Amino acid sequence: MAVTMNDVARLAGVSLKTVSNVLNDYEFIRPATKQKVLDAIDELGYEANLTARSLRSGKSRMLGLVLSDLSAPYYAELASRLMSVASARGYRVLVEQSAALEENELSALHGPFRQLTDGLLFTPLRLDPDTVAGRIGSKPLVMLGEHIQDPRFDTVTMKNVRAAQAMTAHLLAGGRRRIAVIGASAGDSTGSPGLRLTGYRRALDEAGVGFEPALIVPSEWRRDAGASAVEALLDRAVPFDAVFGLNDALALGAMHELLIRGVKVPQDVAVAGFDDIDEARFASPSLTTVAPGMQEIAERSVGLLIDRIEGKEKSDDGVHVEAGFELRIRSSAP
Amino acid sequence: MAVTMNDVARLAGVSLKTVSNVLNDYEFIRPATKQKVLDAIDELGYEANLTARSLRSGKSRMLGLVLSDLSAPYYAELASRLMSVASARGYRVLVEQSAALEENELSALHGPFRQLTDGLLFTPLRLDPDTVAGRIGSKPLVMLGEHIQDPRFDTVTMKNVRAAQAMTAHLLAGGRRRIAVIGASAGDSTGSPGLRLTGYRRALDEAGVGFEPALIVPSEWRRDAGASAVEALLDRAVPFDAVFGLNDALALGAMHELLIRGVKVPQDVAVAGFDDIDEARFASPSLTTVAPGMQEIAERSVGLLIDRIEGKEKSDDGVHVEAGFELRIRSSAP
DNA sequence: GCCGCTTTCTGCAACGATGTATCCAGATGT
DNA sequence: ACATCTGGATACATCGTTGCAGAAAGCGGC
Repeated sequence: MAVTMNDVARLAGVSLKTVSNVLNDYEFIRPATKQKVLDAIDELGYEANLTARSLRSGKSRMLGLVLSDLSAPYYAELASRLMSVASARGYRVLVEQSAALEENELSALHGPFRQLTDGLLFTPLRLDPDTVAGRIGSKPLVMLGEHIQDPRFDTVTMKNVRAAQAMTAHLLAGGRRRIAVIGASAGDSTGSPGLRLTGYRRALDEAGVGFEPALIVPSEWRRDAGASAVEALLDRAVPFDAVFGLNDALALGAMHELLIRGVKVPQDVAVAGFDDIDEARFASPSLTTVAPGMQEIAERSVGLLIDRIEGKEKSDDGVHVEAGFELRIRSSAP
Repeated sequence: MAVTMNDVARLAGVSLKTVSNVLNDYEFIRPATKQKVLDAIDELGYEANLTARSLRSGKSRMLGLVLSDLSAPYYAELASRLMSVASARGYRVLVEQSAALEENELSALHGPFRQLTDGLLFTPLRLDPDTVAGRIGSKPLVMLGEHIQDPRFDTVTMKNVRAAQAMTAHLLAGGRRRIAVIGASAGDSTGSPGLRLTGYRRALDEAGVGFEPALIVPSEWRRDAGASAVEALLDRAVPFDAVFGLNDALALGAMHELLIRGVKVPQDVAVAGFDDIDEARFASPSLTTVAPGMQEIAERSVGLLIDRIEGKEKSDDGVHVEAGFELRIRSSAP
């Protein structure tokens, strides 16, 4: 059927292993031999069988990416960038959607999916550190995001606290005093919601503004859920002059609901988000948000993971990378 | 290292091949034997090595998905759905971004990527049918989208012409007479742009409204490009009372630019899109658009591809599936 | 008791590459 | 002149499965 190394070897008049050596850039090969092999490869249109290579070598040059839902715009943009970065280093990315279900996160961690990949970019939303540590296996794993903060793991994350604090400070500086937060529960202190909420509280403290639990609305991080959250706020008649959506999708859903209800943005209520997805720039009004250095996150996490796979990163402890951030001040909260 | 079939066989006291038979649901196995094997598998926590299986059997249970850019919202949503549908049938999806470059489309077609997958969901933007036909290889391939319309290929597409016609008719019914189209060139007649433009022209004809090339603005199908296109229209002072963006991203970018320039939507200019991405519902004003039956497209294309792979679909000619559509009339063009 | 058929299970080869050991020729050292 | 070393190539085993052929056991029919 397909052309194999054997065919190439025969045509080039060398042994099978020599062909293999040429392909793997083995040092000691006479240029003439190498050329013969390359010519034969060319003539036959030979392409290495990755499955066989993978079986024999134990490496697949694939990275696994586990996230809850690829259609969420932040994840879509992140995945796209991760794939580009990985591609530049000769790796592919295999994506698995967990739907934020514990069982799916678990099976991604030690099921067939794990086996197919040389390393994992893992965005857990449900599992706790000890469970992960228990099933981590021997292949490298880089945590993406902040649901799990544990010194044992390599982690690439963003400055959630400081970024949320900066954004809240910006809203306060604009004269807002009753800033609703959508996407966290008042008691959260870990995970992305908790960390961003912490930043919010710090900014309030700094400004001497009291924290009001009624302003904190739990919500899934989706547009529709953001809209529902605003609905709830308005229906409960909790007064507020700003909404800080803990991600952009949420914030955009919230903003939409505000506008529908006749609330003027930003005159009556300012709206801020987090992520700086492309959509934010083109919303109306355009969305003020935090740009969390997505490209940096993509480059560092893929780089770290591949370095681990290839044994270039040897640190015994988990490496912890925190990407920088910038506020993008736009019309929704000038 | 890992547990192999051999370990299971030893523990269960049967031959290696019997273990394999159990795993592959071979018919003639005594229930007692089967149970012994299953127990051994359980006890050892055995998991089949997919790479070895794939090498031996020639099947990977992976589908390839080639698209230009995963961060484009339509593709992100589509990919997410395709993955879910595939997953339900026991397949994974490996995504490759082509960046709409011919060389990438080509290499996806017969490079290592092809080798890793049992079949391809292909969204070409550059290649022509004959090139594809020449390099298609022996594995199944399903065309997604309409850049290539060729009876030789299995194709899953949407009713571009009729949907665009219906949307244009809706705009005309709302009294709009100078409907700008963004995302096609006046001469296009093939591919998604061409087909949608054709639908537009048919609706104009039906209504007895003349076609004006100056209203047709070519553009990439991205938000920023949509914004630039509107900028160009306004700068050229071409009068228009509606904008039909040939996809939602485009339409949303266009709408954003209109609003920035102080043009009222929909009072001064109505805006319509195509795709019904989630974002459209939550835009302000919410975007009138065409819902092209994305779930149906996902189900039919994955179903068809897997049926081909498993030999259940035997038609010699290309199977052609056209998903239904619905207009979603929202505030941007009531 | 022999034949043929089905049921149940086994052994060996093969998929297409890479790792290890080895071999040979020529260069080098003494 | 002989042992040693090194560059350049090869042979063979191996990765963990599945396909194929066939063996052993059970069973009914004559």
